[in-house]
Amino acid sequence: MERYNFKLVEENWQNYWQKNKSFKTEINKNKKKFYCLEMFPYPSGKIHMGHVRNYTIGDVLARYKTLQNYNVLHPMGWDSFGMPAENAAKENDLDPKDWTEKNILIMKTQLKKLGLSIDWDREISTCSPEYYKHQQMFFLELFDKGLIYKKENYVNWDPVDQTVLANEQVIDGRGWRSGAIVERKKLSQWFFKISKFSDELLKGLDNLNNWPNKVKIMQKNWIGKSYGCEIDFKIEGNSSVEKIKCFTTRPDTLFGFSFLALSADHPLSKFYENDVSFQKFKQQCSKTGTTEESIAQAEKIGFKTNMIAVNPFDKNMKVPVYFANFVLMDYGFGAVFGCPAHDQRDFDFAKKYNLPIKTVVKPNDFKGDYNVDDEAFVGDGVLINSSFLNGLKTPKEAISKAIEEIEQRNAGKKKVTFRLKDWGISRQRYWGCPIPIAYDEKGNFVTVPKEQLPIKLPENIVLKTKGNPLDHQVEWRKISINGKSYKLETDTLDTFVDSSWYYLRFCSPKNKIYGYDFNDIKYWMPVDQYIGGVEHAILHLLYSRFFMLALSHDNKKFIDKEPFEGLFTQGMVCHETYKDKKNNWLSPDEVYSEDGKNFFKIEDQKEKVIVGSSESMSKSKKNVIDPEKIIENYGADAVRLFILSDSPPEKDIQWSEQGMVASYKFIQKFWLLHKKVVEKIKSNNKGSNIEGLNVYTNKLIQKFSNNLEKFNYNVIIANIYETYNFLIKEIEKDYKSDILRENYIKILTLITPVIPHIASEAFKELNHEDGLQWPKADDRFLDDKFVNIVVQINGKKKSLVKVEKDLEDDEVINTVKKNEKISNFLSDKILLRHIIIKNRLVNFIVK
RNA sequence: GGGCGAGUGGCGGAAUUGGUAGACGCGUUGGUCUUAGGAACCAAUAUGGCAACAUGUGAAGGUUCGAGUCCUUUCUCGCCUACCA
Repeated sequence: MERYNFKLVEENWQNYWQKNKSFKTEINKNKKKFYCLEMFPYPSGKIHMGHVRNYTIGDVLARYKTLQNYNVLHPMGWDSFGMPAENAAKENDLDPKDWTEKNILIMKTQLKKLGLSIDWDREISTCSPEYYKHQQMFFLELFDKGLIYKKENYVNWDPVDQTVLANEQVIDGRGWRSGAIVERKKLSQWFFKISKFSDELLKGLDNLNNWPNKVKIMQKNWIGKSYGCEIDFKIEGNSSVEKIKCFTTRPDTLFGFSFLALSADHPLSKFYENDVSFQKFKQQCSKTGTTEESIAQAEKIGFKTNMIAVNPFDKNMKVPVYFANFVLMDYGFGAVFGCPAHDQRDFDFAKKYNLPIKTVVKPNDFKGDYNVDDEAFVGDGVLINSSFLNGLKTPKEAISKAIEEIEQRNAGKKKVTFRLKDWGISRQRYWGCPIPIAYDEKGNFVTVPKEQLPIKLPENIVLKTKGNPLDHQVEWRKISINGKSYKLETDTLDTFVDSSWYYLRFCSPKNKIYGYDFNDIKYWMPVDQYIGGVEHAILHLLYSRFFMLALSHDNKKFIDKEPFEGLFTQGMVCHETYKDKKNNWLSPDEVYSEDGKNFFKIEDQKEKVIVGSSESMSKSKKNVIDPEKIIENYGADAVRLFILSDSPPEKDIQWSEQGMVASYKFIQKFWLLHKKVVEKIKSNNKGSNIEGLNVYTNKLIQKFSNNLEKFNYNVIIANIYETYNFLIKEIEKDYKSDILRENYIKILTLITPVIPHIASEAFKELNHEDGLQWPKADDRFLDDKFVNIVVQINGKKKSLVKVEKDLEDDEVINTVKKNEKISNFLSDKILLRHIIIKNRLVNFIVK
């Protein structure tokens, strides 16, 4: 029997698609557009299984929408600036550009082997001057709009990568790439004023109905809007300090005020800098806050000042002012008022320093005297011991009354605070987009005029320097603007800037005068479906949303301000981990197993391998499977089938060699089935028209389309298997050739998005290659003539009875009662009543 | 500490959203064909029972004619987040 030669077939089709530019897209106003975008990869060297999953999911959708006659934009590009290139170049004495371009070439070849329906004519690479030129122009534009500024402040400094990190890039106190413990350093930095849009970014989330709730909640928490008020506390004891401003969400607890706490970085710390014990305290503060546990269990420590704060509600209530380690400088005003009875942190602090704990809120349902004892009470309740606030309910009544009072006394005002901070975009790195700023000899900066863009990165430079290699590029830094000499800025842009607008560039990848063309984005934007990993839930997605707001700010031409209409976050690809007895990680290639339970080293067959938990594939744990080898062995269709089959796409999937083999075998089996069908069709049978196939096909169309829309891709694969199981039997029946052909074409169309190579080959054999259309389910065949009625006694299923569809209730009951099993059940019982659901179920209630 | 989500066969997972629990795949068992099979095909596969039948979706209650699905309580696991005032 002829075996299906996937290598030949897949290569042929991939060449055909490339030669014919089958996936090239242009604006076509007669068609509805669909912009399908997957997060573009960093060109690290080779594609990994995560890419395979991501791009397969996207490709199924893109091909499905194409068959539905949408004009589909499905582009691909490279997020090609970033530190791995610079590090690899340093290690191997290469140029980052060469390293990157080589990787892109390899990965592009690999992606093509997956058979993705990508318009490669739109390929972009963020490290090319044609791309970053426009980014520099956007920089100027945002600068002119007042959305960019420079300021000196503390930054997260990664000592290994020698660069600044955004807050979002610091995970558990460590750099997200290097894993080094992040230090605090004061530097002059460029910032995007993302905080200007805090409210818009928050409100915009409400309209993103096709985003996972999880991601919206994460962004909401990140933006962190809180309602409260600012309070100015009068200060005594330090002649140069009149008042201290605090932010609070609980002004209602002001009568429980027992201390005021400042951040160690608070401006007022300047009065204590020469105090040895303050220095000691500050040192202690910087030690804590690296690991999860230390943050959670960090002891509250403080430094008592000579200042005294006065309660605006009662001039006689005077409390000490401390510096405390749990107060953050970059939230609110870096100062809080402490109410130990109703805040756990304040409670811990008060306990440690023996400060009074005065209860001012009593739980709603509490009867009698209430006193906070061994932990703070933070729930809702009624105000007590609080003068004019007594008896008011908190949060609602008491808080608004308290704010009212504070405002009346001129001691503060209502205030909304956001957690979201401005986005620091300066990086002390070579391999990134140069910032179009230049300095005169006095250090004053000017923007580089548009006409002088792009500022290209110097090539073939020495990278093994301390700090930023660009600092050493004396010649490159020289620039003349309007006849005056300046020196270029050496910071480059955070690579998250590159990916904040690439989806716009895909709409006009070749546009020379500007980053995009308005006609193009008017037609294509927003991205209808964006697909990628949930790890970008905050960083990349928030920045992209910001970029749209920034570009559309003061620009009436913009219609859509949200870049991504739909978002889908796929799960990770996992694999078991293996270790040898010396505790070294082993790759799956290095181990074997006969029973699937006990694993041994291939090298030394006596050595038993320790099998660890299944985790996301990563180089460090060596639990990776190379997609290239898998495609080589089993073919792209089989890989696509498997990567979609075992788990819902939003959940993690376990890589399984057995599962992969099963998918491969299915492709082979399917081809044999196909051959049989073709033979039957060719036989030109004038035989009978059996309903079974029509009914199956049309029901399948309905099911399949529905599952596709809902991203139930694993169920689609099950539908494909089911269809095989059905057809392999049904094909033996005496079908009329044209009925068979008609149905088979519909079925083939359904499976095309998932396994495009074999489906295309099958269509070719049927001489049915052009004008493929997603089939519509024909109602005539969806209506069954008979239905199976579930018969229950007291709600428990007892039998199934086949009756005519839409039969009158009385007749259904009569038919069902005649059923032997049911009549036996009913014979010695008293029938109280019955419940009947049309075409579905009869339930007899008996005694 | 806070937020989100999930608990269904030996395993991954289905279930038209309140109406036949376990689709589909893996694995396992038996069989056919084979010199052989880690190939192919056929059959079985939630549990107990020879069977009729009974019991079954983390646990306990509840609503309902009927609950994997809704409500309450509870346990376990996963992910995210973190001294945010």
